[in-house]
Amino acid sequence: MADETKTPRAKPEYRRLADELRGNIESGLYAEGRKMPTEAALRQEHGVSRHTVREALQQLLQDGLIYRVQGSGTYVSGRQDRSKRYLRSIGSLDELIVWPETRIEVLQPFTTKVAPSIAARLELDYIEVSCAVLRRWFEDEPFVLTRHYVAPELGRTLAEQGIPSTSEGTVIGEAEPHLRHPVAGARQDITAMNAPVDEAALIGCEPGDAILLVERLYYDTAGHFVELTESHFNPRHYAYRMELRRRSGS
Amino acid sequence: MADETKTPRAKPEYRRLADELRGNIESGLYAEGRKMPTEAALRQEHGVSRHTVREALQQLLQDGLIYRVQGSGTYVSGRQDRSKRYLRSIGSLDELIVWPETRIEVLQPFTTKVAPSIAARLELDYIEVSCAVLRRWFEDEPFVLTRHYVAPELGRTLAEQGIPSTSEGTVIGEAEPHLRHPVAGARQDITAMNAPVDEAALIGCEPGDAILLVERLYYDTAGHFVELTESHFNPRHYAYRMELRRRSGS
DNA sequence: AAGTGGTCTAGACCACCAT
DNA sequence: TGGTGGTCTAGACCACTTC
Repeated sequence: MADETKTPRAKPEYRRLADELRGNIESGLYAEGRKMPTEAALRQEHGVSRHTVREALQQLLQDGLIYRVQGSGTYVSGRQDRSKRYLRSIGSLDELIVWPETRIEVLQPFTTKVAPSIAARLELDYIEVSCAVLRRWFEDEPFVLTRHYVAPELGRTLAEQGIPSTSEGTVIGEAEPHLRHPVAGARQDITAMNAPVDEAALIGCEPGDAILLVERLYYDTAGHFVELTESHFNPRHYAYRMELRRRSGS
Repeated sequence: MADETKTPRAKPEYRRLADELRGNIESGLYAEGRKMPTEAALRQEHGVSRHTVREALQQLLQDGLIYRVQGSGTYVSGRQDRSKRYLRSIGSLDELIVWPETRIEVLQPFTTKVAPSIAARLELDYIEVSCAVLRRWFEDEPFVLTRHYVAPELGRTLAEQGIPSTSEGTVIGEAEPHLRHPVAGARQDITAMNAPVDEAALIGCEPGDAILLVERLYYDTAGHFVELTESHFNPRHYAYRMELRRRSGS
């Protein structure tokens, strides 16, 4: 219909189709637990090949929005829970880069300091890193304290630019435009620890309470590490939710 | 080459290829951070179409084992940390169903008891559930205590069958053959709590120490809940590791 | 210019589910 | 038996990286 094809970087068709179907699920046009259109129907309706349709459905499958049964059809997964608001469901890095409905407070802007062990983990050639400390609020409660570590050069750039406290973004989102290569992914480790005395009050718990520790190491497409973050969550206000899906079954 | 095609349920070629490549990465044949064979090379070497090669690579991409750069090539993600051995990297449900190198100890076999809140979470029509308590060891250390909750009927079947303590399997793996519909997925919540007095010793920590709490709710393809598990991990011996990837980039 | 991965088409055969 | 999704082939054009 529209002149989408003229744009220099047109979104691939399968992604457009995926977005449309996603919208239809979220709007309730395709009801939970019920059947989706078949591949043949989608192919005809959109005038694309079966492969393109399957690529689009593959995206929804990865998101856990649908499941497929051979010989039967494609179904909407349902069970979209929206009860606990700041319980996050994170399936890909993209969902991490924005964090709606939360507010950032800068406890310490990016400052260069000597920290050999952190520098080594970022695989820097020297022993200095730039560190910032942020706290995130949801409504009227603080629920996470995060230390961000980046290379000193990047830290200086970010310090000049400042971190928009009203922003819904994240530090890695702010940093990305300044990088040589785009961010490709992150490795995340989740574990637990007892709240340190000097931190407990900052996230609304008592010293010694169990808190959730999430560490992320971001890397770019060239394989270089970009940022290391260490987040301490108050578990009363935050749980890490994820959907595990089957690979073989469908 | 071989007569693989004769078997009634032959594994699809792209999955065989994926397994082979996975093995080559784990064995170090494809070194970390370096290039993998190109699609053309793999196509020629294995005598399959490009599409099949791409499907295999897609699997590794989903596992975070590789990343791909248009115009440049396919690279091994590397950074596989083997220091903490029972630090798991879980990308799909299938990786949960077996757990190699660990031993199960049954602290309490499946027993029916009244537990209205659990029954409600499994969406049962009554207030009884069947519960078993298991402990898992790695080498000479216990590191996780898990409570398994299933419908009483399924619990009785599993009690008769027994849980093979030498098994590398999991309870859900044992249960699946007895289900009407295959397991489609699970919703997992991760949070932290202080170790209860009566449990601390069982997983090798002190009362009050922070432990990792992982709750999983398994459901089948018909949308019915099958099992609820509540695991308490000693964080000194276990961390939850996951790879977050970008959807748009590659 | 050559090589690589990203997208897309047109077709085929099969296993499985519904009827 | 007909329709559905699962697997696979052969080919095409493009965007991007590398040289």
